[in-house]
Amino acid sequence: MVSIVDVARLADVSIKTVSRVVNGEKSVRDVTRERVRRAIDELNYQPHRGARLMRGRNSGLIGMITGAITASGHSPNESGLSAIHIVRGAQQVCRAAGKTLMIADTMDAQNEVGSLLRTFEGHSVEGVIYAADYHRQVVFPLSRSTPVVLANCFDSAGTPAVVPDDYLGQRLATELLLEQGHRQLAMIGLHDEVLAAHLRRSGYLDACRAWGLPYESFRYHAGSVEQHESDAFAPLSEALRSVLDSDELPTAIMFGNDLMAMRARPQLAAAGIDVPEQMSIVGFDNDIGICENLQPSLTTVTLPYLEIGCHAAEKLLQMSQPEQGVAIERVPCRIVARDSAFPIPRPPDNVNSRDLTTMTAT
Amino acid sequence: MVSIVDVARLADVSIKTVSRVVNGEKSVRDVTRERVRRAIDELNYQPHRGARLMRGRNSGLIGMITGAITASGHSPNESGLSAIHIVRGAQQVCRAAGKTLMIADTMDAQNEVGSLLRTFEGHSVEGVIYAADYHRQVVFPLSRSTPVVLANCFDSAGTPAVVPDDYLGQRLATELLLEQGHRQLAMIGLHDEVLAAHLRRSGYLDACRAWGLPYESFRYHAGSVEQHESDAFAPLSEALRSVLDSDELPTAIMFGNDLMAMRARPQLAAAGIDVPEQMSIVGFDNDIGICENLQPSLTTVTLPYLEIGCHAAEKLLQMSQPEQGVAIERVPCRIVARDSAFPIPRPPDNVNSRDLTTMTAT
DNA sequence: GTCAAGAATGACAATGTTGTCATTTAGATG
DNA sequence: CATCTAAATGACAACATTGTCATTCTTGAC
Repeated sequence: MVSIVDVARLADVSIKTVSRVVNGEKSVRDVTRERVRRAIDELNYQPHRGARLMRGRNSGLIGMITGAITASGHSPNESGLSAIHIVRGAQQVCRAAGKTLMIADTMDAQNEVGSLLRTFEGHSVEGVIYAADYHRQVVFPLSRSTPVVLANCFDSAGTPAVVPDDYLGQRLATELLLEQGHRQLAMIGLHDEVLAAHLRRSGYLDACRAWGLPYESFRYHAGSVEQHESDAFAPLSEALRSVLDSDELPTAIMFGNDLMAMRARPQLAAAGIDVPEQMSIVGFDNDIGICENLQPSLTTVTLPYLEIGCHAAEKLLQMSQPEQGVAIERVPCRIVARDSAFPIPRPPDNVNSRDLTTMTAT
Repeated sequence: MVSIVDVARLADVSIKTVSRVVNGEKSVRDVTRERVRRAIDELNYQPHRGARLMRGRNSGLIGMITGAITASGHSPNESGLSAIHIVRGAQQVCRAAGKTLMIADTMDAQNEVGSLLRTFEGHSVEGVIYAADYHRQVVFPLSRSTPVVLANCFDSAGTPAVVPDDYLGQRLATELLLEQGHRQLAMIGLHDEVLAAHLRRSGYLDACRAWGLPYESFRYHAGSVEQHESDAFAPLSEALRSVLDSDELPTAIMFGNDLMAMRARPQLAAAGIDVPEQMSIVGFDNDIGICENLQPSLTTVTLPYLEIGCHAAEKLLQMSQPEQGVAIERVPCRIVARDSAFPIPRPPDNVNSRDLTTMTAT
């Protein structure tokens, strides 16, 4: 182990001067600094973390707690994957800031969080990010000494948090369809127990109202995929049937996620409805495996997981400064336009939807 | 910060005795130990990591280097996800052993590895695991001081490694089909540049030969998905056409991965071939999103990523002991039997395949 | 009661770094 | 050249812990 003394000896300066160079303090002459630098390089010297830490130095460690790694084993599509992108974002920012990210997994045991937090504190982390696998409210054990930022979730204690703007995402998707000329819409959202379902529902309804659509022209159904274990798609196909049986057939349907959209395709095909010519469909999540392999490729909304991770890390790194902003930060979703959302050819004079109704009556 | 001195004062012993109690050394009287324990609890004393580290104590840290987190952003299906499971396995084992896993990402820049390694060494990790996103040979910078284990990859320097047994996986899949009565087989494998392509090809061919299949009854084609950016599925559909155009139509096709199997479905349907009644298909990777949503659900082979992670971590933790086993450890793949591989109803007397040929000649 | 042996305990040095404060040096001014 | 000022540098303590070795205590045998 090469220590600061060796460097000092080689550069013929005191250990303190080496310390100054290493820490980038300014009162060192250029010529001296250069000499020390050379010695450091030659010996391949690396400051000893332990010793540094003992002098109350920052550890350079950021802790990250997530269920992502475990979760990605079970769920078919995004559930686990989402948090992976959050980790990725946090990782990027931390690395740019010269911090090392320490990742630990809850292994799906929520009560593990406290013990992980203590482990992290034992390693003198400078802060902790907790990333949830889907947008929700959590109860995070308070830590007196360690700053915490929540990612993809929030709590009632006012812990700083970064969450996706589900409302905006659905609103943008709806407005895209409206701009394309669609005037008869339907949405089959996620299970009602999911927070995101409510937010997106509001985004959808608000957009429709803002565009002055008559009440009967935009419908909403809940059709879960995630929650029930067996017969997961029953609510979806039931909702879809209800939509297709209605008098005024919509020209576009938005789904709670890409998987639902994919599952709905055969049912639409069976009803003799062409996508996207007769019916535009829009998913949610931007699950590449689904979106790009579906025919036509699926227009969808992407949750900004990467950005959430970045912002969470940035928030954490800035938390030493007192100028705290808002506790909860919303990161906008983006539309990913592919081929499944299709502009209505003719102006919406209702002939269009009448046609469709006739065609699918067979 | 409450230090060992405070505990010693309260328990009325020397700091050395407190140190002994904390470290579980045995030559302490029970009564003394109890007194110290109480003092520790009362003061909520936690040994200072930095100071401990400085005395050459193990850091309790294991480093993990992977491109997984970044990679999962690009590739549609498993490419990134795979390494996530490796991480998960390593995480499990480390946690059970009381170690904390430190994860860093190469951000796809292969030359970052060296710098990450140094960062880790700066944090005094007890060892490093490098996980590749797909089975391949790598060049890993040698480290004099830190033990390294490679996961899902290997090098030419004899670094301990844990890799999946692609050969066995394909062999098992082939044997499953043979046991089901199939005697005309085809395989459309991965791109030839991928190591796994060769291993699996051998597994396939060896199984066929071991069962005494005549040479003309098992064909192999390379049909990449991953490598070419544009027109990624051209080689696949070309290979598939060649298979379907042949005189003796196979009764089962194995694909290089699940995505290829999924992509092949429409082409099979277009040729009027029923799956699985007329044609069994088998994928590779066990991509849940594809396998369980395909009709019929896809029989496939799963790469043991979780186990690879576990074994890699175990190998690393045992590396202090000199009794090293084999440098490269192969972990077997498992078959995941679903509905797309179907036993041939009649004994294989060639009437079967004759029938099929006729039917698809239209 | 004496002694030996071994167990229990403590005093002190050492670890690699940074903070404090003292000392030296360089540069500017008269 | 003398003097002053500020910058540059260094000596040394302090940080919390463990290793080494010396000392003290306990136990049991004689």
